[in-house]
Amino acid sequence: MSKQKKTTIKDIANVLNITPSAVSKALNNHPRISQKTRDAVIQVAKNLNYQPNRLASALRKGKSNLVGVIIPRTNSIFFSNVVQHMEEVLNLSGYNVIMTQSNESYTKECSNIEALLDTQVDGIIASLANETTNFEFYNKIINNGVPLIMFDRSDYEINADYIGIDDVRSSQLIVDHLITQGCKRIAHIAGFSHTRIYKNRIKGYIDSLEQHQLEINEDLILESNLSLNDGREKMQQLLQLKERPDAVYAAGDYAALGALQILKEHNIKVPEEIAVVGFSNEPFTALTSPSITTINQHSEQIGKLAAKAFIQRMDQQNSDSNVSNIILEPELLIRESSKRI
Amino acid sequence: MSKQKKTTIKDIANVLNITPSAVSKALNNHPRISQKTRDAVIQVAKNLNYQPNRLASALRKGKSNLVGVIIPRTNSIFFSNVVQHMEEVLNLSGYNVIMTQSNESYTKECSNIEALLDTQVDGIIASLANETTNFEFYNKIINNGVPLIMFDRSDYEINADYIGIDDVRSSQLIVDHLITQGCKRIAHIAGFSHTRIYKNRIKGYIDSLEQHQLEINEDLILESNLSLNDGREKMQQLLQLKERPDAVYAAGDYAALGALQILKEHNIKVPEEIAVVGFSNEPFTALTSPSITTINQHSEQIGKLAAKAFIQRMDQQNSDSNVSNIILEPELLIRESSKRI
DNA sequence: TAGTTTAATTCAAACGTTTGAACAATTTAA
DNA sequence: TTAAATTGTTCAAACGTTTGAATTAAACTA
Repeated sequence: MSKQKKTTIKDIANVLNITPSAVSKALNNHPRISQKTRDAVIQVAKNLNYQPNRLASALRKGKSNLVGVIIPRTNSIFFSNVVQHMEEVLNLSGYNVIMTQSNESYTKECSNIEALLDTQVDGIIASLANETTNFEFYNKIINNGVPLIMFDRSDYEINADYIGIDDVRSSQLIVDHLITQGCKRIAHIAGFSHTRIYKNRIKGYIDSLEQHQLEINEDLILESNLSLNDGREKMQQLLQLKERPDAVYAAGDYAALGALQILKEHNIKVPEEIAVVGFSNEPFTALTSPSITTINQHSEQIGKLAAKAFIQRMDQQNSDSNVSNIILEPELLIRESSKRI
Repeated sequence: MSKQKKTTIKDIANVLNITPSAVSKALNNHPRISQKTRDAVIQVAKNLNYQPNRLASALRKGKSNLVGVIIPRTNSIFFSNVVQHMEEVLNLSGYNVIMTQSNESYTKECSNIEALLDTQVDGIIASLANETTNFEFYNKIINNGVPLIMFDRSDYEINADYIGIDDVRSSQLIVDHLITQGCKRIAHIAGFSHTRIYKNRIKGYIDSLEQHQLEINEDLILESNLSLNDGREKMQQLLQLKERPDAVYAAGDYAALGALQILKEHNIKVPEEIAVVGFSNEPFTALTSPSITTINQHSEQIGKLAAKAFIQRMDQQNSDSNVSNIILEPELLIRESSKRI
């Protein structure tokens, strides 16, 4: 019962007394096949419940219609949104998505790349793990002739199309906003500066302070991996300074939440005594009390644009035009944790 | 540069003046190939940077080494954890995972199934969308001879291996706990009872009440899709009852959070006036104040067991032994929202 | 030494498509 | 009416592996 033979193009050909190639052409809308046979083929295909064997097709055409996606982790609304919208667009063009997670680990990332190339994906769309500082593997993808699209986390050393938001600008928006709210000693719980986006966020932070002629204080910039615990730890550290900050901008929402927890535990009023801002618009930021001001990274758009960039690469594979960089405007979502006036 | 020909088994054969089949056998550790040629082949393969073409292999062997996974959504820590651990185990056995999301939609789910079968996956591991009440498509998978493993959300009509937690027992744990804390009017913001797990949670809730000789009150059982907003709405509804409940057990964490928000907005003390319990151990449940009591569903275990169940099915494809059901013990995580004593 | 095993390799077909070239039949042009 | 163009189809090879049977060579038996 269960192990019935799959019907193939040959079976259809036999029924109609034509050749497999005619059937193939009929199914692929080859212009030189008559409407009559085309209709007949489609009818028989339906009757026999024909399902094309994509492997065979892929082998012959040298195209698997599979796209590999590598994200650092799925338990971030940003990444899971991105993938969801990527999938939508790619499915529409006949691609299936193989999604892998690096769990922020460099070795896992490398093995994912190997596995994907192994599976003959037509292209790879990726965002770097936090750990990654060696980009050899990514350039290996490109050297393999496999289109590569990066989003959110990338690096100048990776010579691929890129889609992300303007991180410098994001920080500027945040710091400007905090200054408008009357903050003068703004701390930054930063990501590791070896990662481009976090470097840019630090840059934007500094730029904005300079622009407002506020002092840059090294003690107020703390790099971390932006986990909840890191947020707690760094906030503790900030509270021990002789002169406390009056605002904390964390480059990630989880870290911001950690900071907020510590402030609550110390009965420090947010935002009155210390304002808090996060990054990424994780759902919980709207749910805490006070709700957390944060940045909307346009995950749907990034997902869709990345997918489109890939499709475009596929369509014009030959002309290896220069890589494109799409930088989106960030959106600041002002919530209770920073609204002083 | 980029479009170099991939090296094939044939290239290796040419270098060594042997046939492609010898190379293939050498690479696959065929017993009848001499150590000498085996070594030579491996050496040359390395030199030429040979990467086997999985499509060709898959076509010939009738096995793609791809496993399709269908989850309702990724923005739930439970599902994303499950997939992550599934992947780990499957990768170890040489499988790659194609992950798709149904977004709780029945049509999306069906089209995902079609796409996966189309891609010639070796098997499918799935959890039902909330919407799904027609299981024809799933039985279609089985009829296609493709192994199917279900986890968490399934139905008796689907004749596949299953891994999940004991939902009846979960509810009993929760209700018993609430009763111990002195609660007497326990409301249940339930999932839709057409879904097996939610039906079971309702059953456990009722069982436990009966066991403690407490009245079952229809007004206190409200079915919903368990979104944050549903939680808010249903909580509002419960507050309008003549006799308010003294505890609310929501069958999902987001709904519990919604309920908690409403209670806060009404300045009702949690847990003193009304205790709150959720389900699934979403990360935010530990972060709200008060933190939310909830159920740990053992996502890692479920992921790993599902993967193993699939691998087992593959290994003994012929012997279609009966389907297996693995039911794990739930773990109650008691937090502030229900701790009255 | 002939006969038999065993070991190592080659042969050839197969997996299910796709595709350009070749062919035959029909239509159009001149 | 013949040559040329068009249309619809078949042919045959190809994509890169795998695999059982066939072959050859080497090693062992008796």
